[in-house]
Amino acid sequence: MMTNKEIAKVFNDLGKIMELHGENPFKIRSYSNAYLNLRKLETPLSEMSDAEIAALKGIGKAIVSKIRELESTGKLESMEKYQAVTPAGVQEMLQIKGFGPKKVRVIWKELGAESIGELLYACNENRLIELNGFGQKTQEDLKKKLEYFLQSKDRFRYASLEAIAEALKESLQKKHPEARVEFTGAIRRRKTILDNIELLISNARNLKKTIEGLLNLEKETENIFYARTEGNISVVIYTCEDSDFGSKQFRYTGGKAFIQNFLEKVEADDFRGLKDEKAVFEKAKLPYIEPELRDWEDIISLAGRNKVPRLIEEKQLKGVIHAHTTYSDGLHSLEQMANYAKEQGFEYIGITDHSKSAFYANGLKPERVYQQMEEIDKLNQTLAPFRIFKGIESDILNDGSLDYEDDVLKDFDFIIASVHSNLKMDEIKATRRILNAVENQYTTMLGHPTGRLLLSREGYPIDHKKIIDACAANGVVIELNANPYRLDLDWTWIPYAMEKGVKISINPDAHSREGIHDIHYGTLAARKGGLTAEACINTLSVEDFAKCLGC
DNA sequence: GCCGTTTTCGGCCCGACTGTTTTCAGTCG
Repeated sequence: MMTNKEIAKVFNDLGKIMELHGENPFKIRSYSNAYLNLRKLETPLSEMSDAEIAALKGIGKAIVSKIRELESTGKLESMEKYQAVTPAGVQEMLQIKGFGPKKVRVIWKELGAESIGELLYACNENRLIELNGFGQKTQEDLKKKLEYFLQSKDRFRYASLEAIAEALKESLQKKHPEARVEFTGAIRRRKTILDNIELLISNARNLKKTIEGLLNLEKETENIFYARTEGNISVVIYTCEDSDFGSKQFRYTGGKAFIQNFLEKVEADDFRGLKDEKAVFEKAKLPYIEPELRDWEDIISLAGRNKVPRLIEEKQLKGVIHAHTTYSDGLHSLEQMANYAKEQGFEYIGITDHSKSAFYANGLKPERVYQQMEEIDKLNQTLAPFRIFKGIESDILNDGSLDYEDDVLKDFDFIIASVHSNLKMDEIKATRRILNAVENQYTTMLGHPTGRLLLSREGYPIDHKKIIDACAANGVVIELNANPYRLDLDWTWIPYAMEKGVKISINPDAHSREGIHDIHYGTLAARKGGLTAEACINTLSVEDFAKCLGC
């Protein structure tokens, strides 16, 4: 049985979704009025006669019949009609406080965002401030609300949990200085998408009390606590004896298939009661396998043949490649971006604003390309030995061609070719389009190969093997876009790229100074794919990178 | 869609607040 408030809310929602579709404002007002009047009505509607309800202010025949429809079926035909022609993500947007139908309509129709994730990404790229009636504050506000919205769902990008997880671990350690606390599970394996945070803790007295202070404890068994954070993130805390910590850490880190494969090679009893995880591998006579690599199907056999790759480390990266400035849709100026990269200890930055067809991002017409190049030349004199490389993130047009005439393309130090439009091609067309771009003599790198946004938007389907083969044949580098939404090229394709000798570039795709730090997430994904420093192009020094580009 | 009446269709329209504006639009309760 629906309460008055529940019924009232349906009318409010109906009004909102109709306004979204630009229906008659007076009709919509009737529904809003019905909402306001029904929600404060004390007598249950189900106990009132039609005539009594119709006598209420702002309620007429039509609404009475809708109330009866709701009472008997639980839904409204007219509501469902509108829902059918509104993307689910857009309907979710209507639920966000502070954002009504008018703004959502602009977001949907003018920005083209059809999901919460897509919209959040647009906020991060400063695309909302361009819209009529929107500004910096609205964008910031919306961003916070969207993040909260996504957080209340059950899956998370690694980056959105990392800080929370670290803080939790730190709090546990602080409360229990004598204890040993480490991550286990998918977060330790650095999976790009996580369902929860898992930790193992030993030698902690009164742990339950601590957990109840930090989290909402939901369930406990003999040695496992199940809890949730304030933001409703699931946390699993395992406990064990100190003497058994290594064995348990190994076991709880998983993944499932890895442990199973491991057990086929080694007797289970052999890795019980070990204090240090490294000892588990020693007992199995295998080299240590980094947690990141434990999602590889064949990692144990590789380890047996001593072929575990030596993983790249963040501090080995010497250059920032793929950064935007205020010339297109970045938040900070060319000079600010370069200075910041220099301050952070990098030797160079490759500036790549959007090309001319990216009108939504204020893409650069040839005049502005040359204006920027001049500014770069000047800055390079004062910043040396730090160097700014002149790049562009060229849109890949529908037919696979790049976004300028050859006589402009030839003047860049390097070119990242990326797809930003017409994302709904089938695999054959999308692959053909990208192959064309890869075969272009001016293409240095292929940017975010699939265009995916994790938990928000599927990438366009492509034949990865064909594209990687073409990159190998044409000496084209593949970007691992480090934005935690993208992490594209997906890590699972790194081994194949390395096998073919294709270099990978870990690129922040920074739209602000702080965006450069996304390199951290790109590096984690690269490690998960087994990337070595040698196979990564931005481990090169400024001289070697320049040599590589021939400039 | 509701209302009211010169009974059949034209008018309906809160006020405070915020943020983006430069005189207003959108949202909420």
